[in-house]
Amino acid sequence: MIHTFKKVSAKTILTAMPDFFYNNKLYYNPVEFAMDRIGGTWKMPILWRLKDKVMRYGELKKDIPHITHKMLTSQLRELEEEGFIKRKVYAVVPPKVEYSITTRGKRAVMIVDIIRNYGLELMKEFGVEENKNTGTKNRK
Amino acid sequence: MIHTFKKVSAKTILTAMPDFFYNNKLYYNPVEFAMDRIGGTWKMPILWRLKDKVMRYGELKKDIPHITHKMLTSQLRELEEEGFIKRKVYAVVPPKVEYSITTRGKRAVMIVDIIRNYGLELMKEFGVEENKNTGTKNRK
DNA sequence: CAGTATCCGCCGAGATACTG
DNA sequence: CAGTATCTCGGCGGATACTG
Repeated sequence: MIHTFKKVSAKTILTAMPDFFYNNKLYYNPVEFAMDRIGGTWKMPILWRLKDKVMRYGELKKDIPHITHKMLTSQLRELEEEGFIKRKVYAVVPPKVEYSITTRGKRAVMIVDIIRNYGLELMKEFGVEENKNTGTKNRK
Repeated sequence: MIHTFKKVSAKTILTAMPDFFYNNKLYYNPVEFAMDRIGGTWKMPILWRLKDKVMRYGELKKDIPHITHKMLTSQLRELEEEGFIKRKVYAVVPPKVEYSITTRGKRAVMIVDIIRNYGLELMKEFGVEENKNTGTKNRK
């Protein structure tokens, strides 16, 4: 499985990956499909947090900087609906809800991990350093 | 271009987290950084096409279904500016421009490959079937 | 504590027209 | 052939208020 690519015609390439629909949305390729499942600003940080531990809503909220109440809720819902995480509600007052990763979620975390390491690699190449909050102000 | 800003709350300053800036944009983690370089709808399809061959603008345009003139141009510019591809202009009439992948771009393709295969994996799990061209012009 | 419901601004991306 | 320049729009994601 090392760098052996068959030569193919232009037509083959074109027809190799037809468009397809999922939930009434048109996708052009598998990358789009994958990124629609685990992409966006918050899904990966969430999956990352749950990769090896069960967490309550409030814990996630505290652990993930900048995330808003609305986004945490909606992204948790989507991840749950598509089987990446599991939601367990305890019938107590006040409410207690625990989130945990599924098998599918664990597989996703592997991908997140790869992208994350690649990101770190790129940051080095681009000379980006973490924790440079100097000059941070409300801007825009 | 990449001159956008995220809003930063006062809480950001108080929280010691690995946020960082690049091109005046605030990032929360390495994944975001990576996806801003090679993410979006078109960068991966473009890199994918150039992975093992030099291509002219028109060839890319023909080979990448659905991409618009504007998006192809702008994405090629960004990929070039950040060193993922190289642009070679021939001083002839009519114009001839060739795009090729760089070392950095080749590394990126490896990641694209991984995400792509993961996408195919997910599609199987989700029971997604290929759809023939329905004549749909706009997605969604 | 955890979850909805609204309102809204911004940005990626499409459509279209014009140029050397 | 390859490249700009505008205009437009939908949707992600932020801010805020209300609820059991």
